[in-house]
Amino acid sequence: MNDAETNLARSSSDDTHTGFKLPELYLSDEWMDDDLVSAVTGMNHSYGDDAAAFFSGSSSCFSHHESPSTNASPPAASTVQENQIKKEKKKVKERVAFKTRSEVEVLDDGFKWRKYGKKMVKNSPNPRNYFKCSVDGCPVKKRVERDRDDPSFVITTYEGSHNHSSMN
DNA sequence: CGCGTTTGACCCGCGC
DNA sequence: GCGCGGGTCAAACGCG
Repeated sequence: MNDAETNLARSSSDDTHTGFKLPELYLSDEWMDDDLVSAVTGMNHSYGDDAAAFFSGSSSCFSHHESPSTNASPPAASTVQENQIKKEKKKVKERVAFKTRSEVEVLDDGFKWRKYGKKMVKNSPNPRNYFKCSVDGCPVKKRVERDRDDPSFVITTYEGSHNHSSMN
């Protein structure tokens, strides 16, 4: 996070992490998908220290299909042992996409994120960053990417819900 | 000294 | 069956 960008954003936004107010949010129709949960419902005010709460709430609020029918998952422990592990696919995790107007990609939403990967997408000259919740037992993942047409916009995609309330 | 970031390689699913 | 694209891991480095 040692980028001139950060500094620029810092001096520009001057918001620091004391309040964390959600900037303007934009959602296009293209973001509306069956598997994509777009959580943007007239949130035009600052959330202050309730930001985490908001996110938590949003998680439970928008969590719909959890697919509890995980069948009995037969043992099938005949010849396989670890190859079966990666068989856990086709699981519709809840996906929440945020399109925010900000110069900083890593907005402090009240959780600690650890970056675990960066990739250059072909459809955009901007790299895509992959984050994971640092808290143990929290399978939540975050994907941050800059908008192709408007580099000033940042697309944050959350995946899954937090196990812990939050760190704040 | 611990932890988070970084970067390249590897893996996997899908399309052709 | 191969290639492409996207996603994740893992070792090393740097910073606090």
